[in-house]
Amino acid sequence: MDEALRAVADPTRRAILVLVRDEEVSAGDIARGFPGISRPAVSQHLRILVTAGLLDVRRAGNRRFYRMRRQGLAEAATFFESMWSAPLNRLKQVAEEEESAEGSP
Amino acid sequence: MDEALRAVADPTRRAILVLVRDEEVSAGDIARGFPGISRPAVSQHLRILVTAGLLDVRRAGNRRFYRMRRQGLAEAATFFESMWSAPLNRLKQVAEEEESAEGSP
DNA sequence: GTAGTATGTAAGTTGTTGCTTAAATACTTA
DNA sequence: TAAGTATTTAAGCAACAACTTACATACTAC
Repeated sequence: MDEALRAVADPTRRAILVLVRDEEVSAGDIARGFPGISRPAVSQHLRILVTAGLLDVRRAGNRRFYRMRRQGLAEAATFFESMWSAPLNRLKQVAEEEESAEGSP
Repeated sequence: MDEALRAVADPTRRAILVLVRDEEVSAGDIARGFPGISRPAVSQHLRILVTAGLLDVRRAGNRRFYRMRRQGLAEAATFFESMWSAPLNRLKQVAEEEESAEGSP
């Protein structure tokens, strides 16, 4: 959780998360979304996000597709839950439900 | 929101928040909760938390009492909610699709 | 195979962060 | 008033984080 919160503290990484929230996006397409910074910089952010458990990767031939990993985000949100339970306490549940729903079929 | 997330990314500051979640605690008492670091270090963390809108201060004579500011935390949690909200509908759809597809593998 | 495309890794630079000790501020009390 | 207590501010430092350019890897297609 510590790693995830640190990852999310960076605005570029949050923007990346928004970008891959609902669909897989290739590293190149993600980098194209950030003209201000270099491709290696984006790659490093991606690595940090993956390590923090916030992103899933799928290698397809030449490319790598990234997608937000909701369960990781929910784990990060655990802190907020414990501090202020009302609005966020459903997050983890839903994430786990989705995770197991994606893995089973 | 950016500042709040950066503030929360530090484990010491999260521990401080836990300490003052439900009641006012004086700076000295907070510092006493962290024997590993100096009083000025705690003071700096407190300043960061106040600036980020996560803490309220009340000066009473010689002392300053800190307490968690729930609203600030909620604003920080906005990011997590925004990552969450839209796909909830999609999730429901997917779940329903799977439910109906389960009978025909 | 060679050339080209997509991506990650290495090494180095710069700004930021979290800490320290020393000094300053602000209030209380004898 | 002076001395004591509670706390913050200042200055400096080591560790880290986010970037850069240059190079390496891995796959695709002629």
